[in-house]
Amino acid sequence: MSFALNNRPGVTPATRRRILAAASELGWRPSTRARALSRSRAYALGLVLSRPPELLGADPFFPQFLAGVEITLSERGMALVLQVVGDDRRAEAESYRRLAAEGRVDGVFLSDLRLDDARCTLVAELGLPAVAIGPPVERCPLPVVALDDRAGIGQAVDHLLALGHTRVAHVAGTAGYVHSASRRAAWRQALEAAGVPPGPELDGDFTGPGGAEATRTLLALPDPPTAIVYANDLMAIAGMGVARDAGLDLPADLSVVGFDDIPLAAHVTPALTTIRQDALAWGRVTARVLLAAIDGEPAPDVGLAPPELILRDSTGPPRRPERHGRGP
Amino acid sequence: MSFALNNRPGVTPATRRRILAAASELGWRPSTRARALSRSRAYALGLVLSRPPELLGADPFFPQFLAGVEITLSERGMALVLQVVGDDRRAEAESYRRLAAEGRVDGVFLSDLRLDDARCTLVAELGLPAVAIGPPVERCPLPVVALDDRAGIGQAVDHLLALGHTRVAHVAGTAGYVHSASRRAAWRQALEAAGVPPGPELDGDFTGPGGAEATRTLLALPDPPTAIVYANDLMAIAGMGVARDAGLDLPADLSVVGFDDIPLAAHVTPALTTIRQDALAWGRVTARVLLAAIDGEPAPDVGLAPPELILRDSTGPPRRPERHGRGP
DNA sequence: TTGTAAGCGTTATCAT
DNA sequence: ATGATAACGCTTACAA
Repeated sequence: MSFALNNRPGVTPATRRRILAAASELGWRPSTRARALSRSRAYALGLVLSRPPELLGADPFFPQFLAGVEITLSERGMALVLQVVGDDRRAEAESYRRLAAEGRVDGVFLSDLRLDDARCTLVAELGLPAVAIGPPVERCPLPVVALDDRAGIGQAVDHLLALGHTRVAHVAGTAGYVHSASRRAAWRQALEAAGVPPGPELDGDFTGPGGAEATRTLLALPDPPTAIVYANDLMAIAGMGVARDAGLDLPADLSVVGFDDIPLAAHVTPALTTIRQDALAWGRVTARVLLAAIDGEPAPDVGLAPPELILRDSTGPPRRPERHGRGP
Repeated sequence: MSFALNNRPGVTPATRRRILAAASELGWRPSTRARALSRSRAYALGLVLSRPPELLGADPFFPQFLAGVEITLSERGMALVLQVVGDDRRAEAESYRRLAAEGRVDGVFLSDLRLDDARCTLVAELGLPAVAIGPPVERCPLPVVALDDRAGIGQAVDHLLALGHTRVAHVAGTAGYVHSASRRAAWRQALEAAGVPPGPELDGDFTGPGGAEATRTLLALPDPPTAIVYANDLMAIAGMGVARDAGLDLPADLSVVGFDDIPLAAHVTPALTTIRQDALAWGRVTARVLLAAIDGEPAPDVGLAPPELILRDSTGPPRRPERHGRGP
């Protein structure tokens, strides 16, 4: 009779209908607990979030990503097990181990991937299907669902160049993360492709204070940039605050581009020009890929729409058009 | 032998040690699946988040709250099952039903409680232990872990009054939520307690556009407020943008107070005076209360530290001290 | 105190 | 095509 309930062949349509009807009339729902035991499946996917507390509440990405994941999972009767550990690699690893050993999940999402991430081999060793979220990372033999950072940053840089900027700086994210590296590389490549020497760059840490500090350093340079591309909105907005406090007029004295399009981006002054990624779609797709991997199917090769540059008021032409050579 | 593993009496210490040693040497971990089936427990707690997508990424509360919940849960070997449904009451109810029927969780957290919330009776009907997060709500026979909104808002209003404000407006949160109502009531009470007539009030919706719109309306009043207390930071910051665009000088022409202390609050200009709640502690405590409820113990009567008013630059004395009577 | 067997609610295997 | 039965890995009641 489980054949009927699980929509498998080998049962008369009439019988199936009869069984299904009876089941629904009794309000019967299969117990995930029993099903999990007999099928050796958890019917749940895991996501371990290991971030410094400061960043937990600042990122609009995760909630939206999770919403997307949920859309896919709930269609398939799967649940999401969320684990939050601090910025602690040992606790993080232990978290995955427990998830695997206790049979809580059938697979995991790997987010905030780092360069040379130990989790790549850890999940393999644990026999845990996994999918990585973010830019593709070398020597990590995992399916990856990536957004094309390059396209987004490229658009932003091109926009700045079209406005006449020639000194375009970058405040990167926390060193060691693939998305920090990827965004920085995208910024550099876009400038180089245009034949413009990349302006100064600094490692930020994705936080407000980090963005403010980096901005202070950049503005104190002998030849400060006329535009800054930040690795996220939080740093960008904090940077605008610093620039303003320094008496700069935005965007005339400094153009600023963020990344994320947080809900506040449109409401700060000046409204922030930024790069918007569709976190919800990303979550939906990533979940589908992980489910496929678990079922041993080839990872569906789904593409994500490239991120979109949202033009607002924090970017504009630089006040003094740069001279392209100095007469003796 | 399960007696040994579960630390129950009736087994020789020596034997217990022997068993435990063997278990750890084999790398053995009890399977949650089997344990769940035999004990009729899920060893997991559920949280259903039903919010409009716009608000999902804007709220720093949840990630931090979840981190707190996790701290408590992981100590007890419990997991958190997260469900994200849109702003859809039917989907929300179905989510709880499924969680209960499929035996996925042993209890649930109820967040974003509404006035006359159907979930209060739903969980009772489902036999699902539950704990509500937020201000206590009438006619909802559930344990509640609440933060003292009143104390926080009270401090903010007192601060504004001390600065000399006499027209203190309020932009409330989405109508229908208990925390919206509670914050509004706190604002009103604080003013009344000081013998100052409550200024105009408007329903916002916790979003940036909502806060901006409400602010526009308030500023267009014949006798506009000199200070506005917003139900969250997002609306407050959007409101500051509007005030600024209207040519006002902050805080001289308008003082602004938010609620949440989002990571950006300190980095906008002027830096936002706001009320900070310890979401992490809240999560930790709430989890403990729910676990106790599940075990049939009396809910531990843990208190939360009152929210804290963070003074920054968005509040100051009003430009023209109000006259307290007009000569004929 | 220790070992044994039944049971949790499904799925899967095997006769009918 | 259908119905009975073992198996999943643990807990627990009961017997030794």
